[in-house]
Amino acid sequence: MNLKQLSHMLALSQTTVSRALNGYPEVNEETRRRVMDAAKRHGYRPNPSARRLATGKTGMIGYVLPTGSAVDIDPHFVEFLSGLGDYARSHELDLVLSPADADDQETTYRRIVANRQVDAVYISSPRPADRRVALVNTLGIPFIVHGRSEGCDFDYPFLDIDNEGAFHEAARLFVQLGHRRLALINGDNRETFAIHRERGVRRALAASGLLLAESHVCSITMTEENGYRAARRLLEQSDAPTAIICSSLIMALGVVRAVRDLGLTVPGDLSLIAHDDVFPWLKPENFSVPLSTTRSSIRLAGARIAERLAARISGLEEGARGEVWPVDLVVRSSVAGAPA
Amino acid sequence: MNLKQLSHMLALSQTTVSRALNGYPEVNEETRRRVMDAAKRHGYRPNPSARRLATGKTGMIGYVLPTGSAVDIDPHFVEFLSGLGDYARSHELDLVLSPADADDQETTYRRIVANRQVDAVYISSPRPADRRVALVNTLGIPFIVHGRSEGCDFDYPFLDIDNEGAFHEAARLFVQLGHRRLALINGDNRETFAIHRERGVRRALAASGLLLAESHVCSITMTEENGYRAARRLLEQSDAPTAIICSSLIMALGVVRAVRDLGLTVPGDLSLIAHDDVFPWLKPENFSVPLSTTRSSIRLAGARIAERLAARISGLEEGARGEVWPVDLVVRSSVAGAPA
DNA sequence: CAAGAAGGCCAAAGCGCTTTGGAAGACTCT
DNA sequence: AGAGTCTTCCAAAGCGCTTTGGCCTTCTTG
Repeated sequence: MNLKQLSHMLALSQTTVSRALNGYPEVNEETRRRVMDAAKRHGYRPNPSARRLATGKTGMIGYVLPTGSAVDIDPHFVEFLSGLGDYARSHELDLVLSPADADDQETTYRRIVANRQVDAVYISSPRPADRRVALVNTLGIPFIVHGRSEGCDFDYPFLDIDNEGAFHEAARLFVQLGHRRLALINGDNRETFAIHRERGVRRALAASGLLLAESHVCSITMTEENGYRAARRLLEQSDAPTAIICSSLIMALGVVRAVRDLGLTVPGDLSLIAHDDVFPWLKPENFSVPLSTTRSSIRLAGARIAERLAARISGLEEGARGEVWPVDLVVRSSVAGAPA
Repeated sequence: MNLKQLSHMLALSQTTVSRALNGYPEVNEETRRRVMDAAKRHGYRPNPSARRLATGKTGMIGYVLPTGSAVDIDPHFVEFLSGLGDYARSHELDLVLSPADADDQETTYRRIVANRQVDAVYISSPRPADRRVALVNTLGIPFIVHGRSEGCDFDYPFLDIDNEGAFHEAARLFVQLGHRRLALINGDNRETFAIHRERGVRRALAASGLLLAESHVCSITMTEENGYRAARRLLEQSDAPTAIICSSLIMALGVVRAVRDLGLTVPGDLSLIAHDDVFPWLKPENFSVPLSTTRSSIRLAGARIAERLAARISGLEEGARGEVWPVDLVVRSSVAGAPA
């Protein structure tokens, strides 16, 4: 059932039917109702390929997926996706993942824009002066950055959480509890979120005249194994930290294992706070010692980004609006005063 | 730069240029070279919307993503995606995720097929007599099932691992080591993989005249918390199992925590084997007691499925070919003889 | 009441590609 | 030399939708 048939069957022109369906004003309300009715009854659905060719609109959101045998997709992605999908579903938006060589995403961005394959894109895990952000900005496709870049010579729309504030709070709590030797087990510090977190910790320490020793900060991909290694290294130093802030629950698993292996305890020997992106399958309150966290649902962020992308596509949102979400500090038993 | 311009510039018809570019035989080799050259030089890329409208081919693989506020996307998905993307990238295939109400995916399947939005789809987490499989089969779009359905009155192409064999081996090992009371902490037993795994365990036990007690099998979504709860429940029974087989590493985390909470040890009091889909961020050898596993890379499966889908799209693969991959049993320290 | 405005509809021209159905010329074969 | 066969190319017809420009009617308005 296509437009031609439908309009023929209604004894109307394709123009009118199309306009009736798309809510244009120049059509009689009664005619519109007739058309709508018939369309529904016959299950007419405009062919998206045709519509796309005519309008350039695709009803799709794009994401360039970095791949490669040595590249692992962040497990957070799936939660983000849940949120995105949740919103997208109710608005008939699809998401297209364009796999790209992790070292050359630019080509792919250019392709999907040149080909008009999607109406908007989002960018995740941005770095300072991220080239992707600059690129999509000049390419002129609607976009939103999940996270923030830094040091760009232009503004851009983004959604980020207050990573600096969150880790500042966490560090400040530790300081208040008498901890003097803090450590940070961070994610890849080429990414802005990690930089912000480190900044937050440093700022909190500085406020009390303390410093984050270079040997007390690790920057690694967020796996359980790396968490373990980092923690062991830290805890076996002569001036081992009495408190650790950790950028992910998964790494925190490793930290806890290291603590146990060394015959230490949380929070007796070591206090611990980790960032929690809220996974359904791994919850901080279920750690053997319930884990204190800075918490922010990455899933909600996904939904919000979808919402804002939709708004930008339809012209409801414009300009370089940045949105920064506050982060909850949830204190549980993994935090205690510094050992004497 | 579109076809019209390009052909004009070459003083050829659109027909010839199009044919030259698409490798049709009825064009002089020299002309073809000229065309190819010019196309490359001017960076000509056929507009996919137009091509799609004309041919119906999209260069996209579809996946219907079940969503809903109460629905969690399986964290395995991201690893699967890595593999899929890895292959897709090198073949200029994109992946489109169509979010759907988890309780009504049918509408979405119909939509993407009717609209010709994708060239092929894959289906994951199939259940016995899965309606989605039956649906796409009748809709006539190329597809592959990741996993297997059961009790369908037709054959279909799939890629699955030998879940039954894997868990059979695991259980058999336990029996050989003298264990008599096994337990199974399984995934959602409405899904075929879980059914197959249980079947494997039962078969191994039956071979030695043993039974899997109803109270010794749990079927739950695979979260750490559920693993913990299941393990506690099992281990606090009067006839607690001496060995547990567990359907996921994430649940195994919970099992280990439960064991520890109860003051027991692995493998002294309890032997443990879990299934490992091979995550980069959580490895069985890094459990405090290195965990024995049945191992199969879900990432490789993703790549293989992409490959087969591509083959089906281009007509290289046909029919209902089923592919079942063997699963490695990797024995580590979490397995020991039954306690006296 | 004539002129202008507004409402409601249509025919046809795209969007950029593929593909059908030739046609012209070169070549082979009897 | 004429018929038949390739080879190589082209004009034009789709694919199914949106949108431009315009044509009737009917409704204001001075």
